[in-house]
Amino acid sequence: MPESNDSPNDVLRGSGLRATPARRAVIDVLRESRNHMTVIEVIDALALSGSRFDQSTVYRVLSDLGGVGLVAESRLSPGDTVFEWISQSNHHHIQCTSCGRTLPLDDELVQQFISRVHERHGFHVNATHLVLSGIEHDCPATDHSD
Amino acid sequence: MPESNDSPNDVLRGSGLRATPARRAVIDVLRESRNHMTVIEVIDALALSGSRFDQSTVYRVLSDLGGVGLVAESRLSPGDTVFEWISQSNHHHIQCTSCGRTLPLDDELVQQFISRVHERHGFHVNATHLVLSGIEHDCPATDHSD
DNA sequence: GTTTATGCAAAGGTTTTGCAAGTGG
DNA sequence: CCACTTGCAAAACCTTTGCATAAAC
Repeated sequence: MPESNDSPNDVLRGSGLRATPARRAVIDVLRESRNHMTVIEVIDALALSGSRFDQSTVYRVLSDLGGVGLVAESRLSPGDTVFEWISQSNHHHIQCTSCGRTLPLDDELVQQFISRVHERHGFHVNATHLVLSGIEHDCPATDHSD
Repeated sequence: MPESNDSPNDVLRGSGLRATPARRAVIDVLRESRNHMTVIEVIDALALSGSRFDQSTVYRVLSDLGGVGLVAESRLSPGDTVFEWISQSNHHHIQCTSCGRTLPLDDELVQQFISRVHERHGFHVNATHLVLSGIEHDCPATDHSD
């Protein structure tokens, strides 16, 4: 597993991928943003840091990084695919359907759940990056009066 | 909540929707398949039962049924949106990434997990239809030798 | 009869692909 | 050098939409 202080080059080589500018830049962007990002957001962030790559390149890079397990991909709604750098923890999120905010979800709860599913069903849930939706109890955008 | 022996007409009227052939047929198809289905699968199933409706109609019908809470919608991967008839229970599934099989997931485990997330995060996960992926312990398509 | 649903065709948006040129090891 | 990556443009893909016709209430 790549450490957070590994250089993009090391991370890439460690995964058997060629170290190219596009991949280095995407890795930097994803690591800086400690959150998941859409392709558009990645491209914008790249632009802010002075790099420009074609959309197709960004898609390919994200797919490559996902293929070697460096990046997690989630589909929230159609056309709203998000990517996130996989670090040691906090891969799981809850997204509020009312305000759209995304919050980290306690890893331990998820692991506990996965264990139980395995005990009960003999099934190992592959949850490196889970996104659950729901409503925050104190969501500012809702009059949670139920 | 619609009972499993309610006629499609009753179900529709009970939800304030007009009873039309397309809606009746889609309801029948979803109820017969006790699983979630893609739009393509719904259309194919309709064809098998002798009905043909336009794609746009099927999309609209599924959207309508979803709008009144009769059908649940999940995005697994891009262009792989699945729909499922909401009955009393068993809305949750685990899908094996190796063989593609979808198995029911114990509702109670999910409810337990949701409770814990709520306790911990003050967040009510809206999981009417959860689909988790992973690997079956005894998956026929895998040499589960890990 | 009025409102709503359907089919058709075409648009919309996101993601993928083919190929030539450029770059990494 | 050879294999892989990138940019560009176009295709493919799923989903939505506009409108005239048809059906439901």
